[in-house]
Amino acid sequence: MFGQIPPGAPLTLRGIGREFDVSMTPAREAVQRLVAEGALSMSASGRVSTPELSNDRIEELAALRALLEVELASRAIPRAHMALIDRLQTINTGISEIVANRDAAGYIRANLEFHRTLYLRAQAPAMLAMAETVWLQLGPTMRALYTRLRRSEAPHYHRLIIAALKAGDEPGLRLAVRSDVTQGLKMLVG
Amino acid sequence: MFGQIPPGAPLTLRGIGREFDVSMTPAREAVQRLVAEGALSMSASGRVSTPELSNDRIEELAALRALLEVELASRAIPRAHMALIDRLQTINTGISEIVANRDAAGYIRANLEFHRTLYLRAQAPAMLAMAETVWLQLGPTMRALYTRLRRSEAPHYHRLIIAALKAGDEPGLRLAVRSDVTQGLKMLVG
DNA sequence: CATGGCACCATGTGATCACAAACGCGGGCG
DNA sequence: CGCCCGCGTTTGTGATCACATGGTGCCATG
Repeated sequence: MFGQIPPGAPLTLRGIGREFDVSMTPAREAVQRLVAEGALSMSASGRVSTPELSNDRIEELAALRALLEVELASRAIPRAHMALIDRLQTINTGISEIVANRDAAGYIRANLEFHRTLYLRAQAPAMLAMAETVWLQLGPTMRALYTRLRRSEAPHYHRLIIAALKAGDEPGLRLAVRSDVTQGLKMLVG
Repeated sequence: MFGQIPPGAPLTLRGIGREFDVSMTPAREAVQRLVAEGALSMSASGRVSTPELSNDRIEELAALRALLEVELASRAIPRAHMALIDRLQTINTGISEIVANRDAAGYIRANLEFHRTLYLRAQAPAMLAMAETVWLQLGPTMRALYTRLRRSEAPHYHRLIIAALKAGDEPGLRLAVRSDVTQGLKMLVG
């Protein structure tokens, strides 16, 4: 999910087992679950690797993010108090520091934490789970995105999200979330 | 997914293994995958059963269906030719016959086939997969719904969907799909 | 008769093994 | 020099086993 593994990297059950000091059985179960969620892809012969997404697939997943996350943000508005906004602001300044260190996985993790913190307030666990499934599928690809665009500052759409949240401006929030979610991925397919 | 199992039914690995003439290992993998997708729920002790959904959860899943399926229908419009509409109509008349036989699982299966046939045209596999995941979660509950409401005719929203499709009327289609998807579930939480 | 405890049985987990398939590398041939 | 075949090794799959845990039903006791 955090882009620690590049797209197309092969994984083996015995390798994973060695890495985490377990036998093949738990490794298999974990891998199969991730395959079921689309986070890993399995060849016809059962070989497993991180997915290399086609442009069409990336666009589709971006559309899914927009669809789900706009709805989640919208549902979070009524419950968004000052404590939440403060927390979002803290995370956001943290992102600026991480960006300075050129830490791809850290950036992705902090960025998703920003979003998850907001969406938790929507009180919609199934919807949040689906959004996280999409994040999982995009993880390796987002790493590739980050290393390509060499971002130098925190995403300014986060500031728009916070502003819309403060103002209780639902249409503004929906637009800001959609833009934030879509922005990066557009660069990737271009 | 088709409501063949009522909510709350317990499942055991050895039982599933016996039923399908395999050992525990494949049964475990299948069960764990279904748990990951939310189609089965697992207690803290690892016991597995079909989920008994709360009203909140049902409403959330209905909202997800609306969100995803409206988008899928919308994307299917440009590719919806006459052959597709014919197929939908055939499925729909099939539903009428099934309804007469009081066959809950058959009804659910045919109903979902109607929707899937339409959504396949959207060329959005990830989105369709998510919709199917929601269907999976709702399966046992939909059975309960069907046996409660004792439907006597095919859903008339299907006719609206077909009509909107013929007319190329996107807003009409979105509304019809949203209504069809939401209608039954409303009855359940009431 | 109700209730609490106890023993047994069923159940999930992780490890290990046997096996088949496929991947990759090397050598030989065109 | 390039391509293809073949073999060895790696890999995934399914079965089976040992074990710990939790659920259940029975029995004894108040």
